[in-house]
Amino acid sequence: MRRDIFQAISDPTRRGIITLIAMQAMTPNAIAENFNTTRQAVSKHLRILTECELVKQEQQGREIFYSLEIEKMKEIDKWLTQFREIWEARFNQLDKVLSTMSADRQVIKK
Amino acid sequence: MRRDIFQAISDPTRRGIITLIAMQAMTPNAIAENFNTTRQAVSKHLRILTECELVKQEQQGREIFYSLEIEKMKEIDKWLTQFREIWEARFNQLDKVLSTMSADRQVIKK
DNA sequence: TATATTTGCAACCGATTGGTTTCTTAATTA
DNA sequence: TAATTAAGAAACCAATCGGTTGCAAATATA
Repeated sequence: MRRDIFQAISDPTRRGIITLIAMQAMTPNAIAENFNTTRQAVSKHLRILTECELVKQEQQGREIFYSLEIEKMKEIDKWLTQFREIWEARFNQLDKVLSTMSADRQVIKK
Repeated sequence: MRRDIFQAISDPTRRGIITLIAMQAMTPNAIAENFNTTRQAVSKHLRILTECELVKQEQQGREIFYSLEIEKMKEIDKWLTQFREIWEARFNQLDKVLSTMSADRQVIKK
């Protein structure tokens, strides 16, 4: 049962849960109210999210509040870095072309 | 067969392919050499990546060169924005606390 | 204490996944 | 022209996925 963050965010319901609890901790019951599924299904999603440390729990009486482990989300950001470098390089290249074109037009105007 | 980018990047081999062809276009055969799997399996991955427009093809004789559609990767970056806002807000808050502590120490030193 | 509420877990189910082998088509080369 | 090479498509398979129902444990409330 290899769990990784990319597999965790591949399911749309799980992405919904992540967004939902990003700002405030919530109980499984409260979370389930937001989706067209049973509480048990949400519970299974929470287990998967917990397994890859995307989510942390805090027991409070018989209720358990789940909240997002925001630091873990940075792993996706980190993976994206390699591609961000590419698209930024392309943007700079485009920028260079555009400014060259602009300079040319200046010459033409003269 | 609903294909979306999050499902596409959930498989480690597909993430490997994406990284591999990010800088230069490659044929299925050349890609397959980098993974412990058959060319046909790679072909299926490429089909999935093509279906969600993460990859584009360019035929050249009997060879087909696959390359990354880098713009599509920005969709992940876009989804991450909401969480980036949270962790940046937390960082600023921490920064504020630290500078307050520093100011306090200055007072104590006096 | 008896009842209700919150939750996780196990068992089951149909659909999907990632892989393989086999086959066909098209382009290149001997 | 015949043989080789590159690639996709189809059929199949075991494993996993996301969902359900039913149940047990723990806490709160009447």
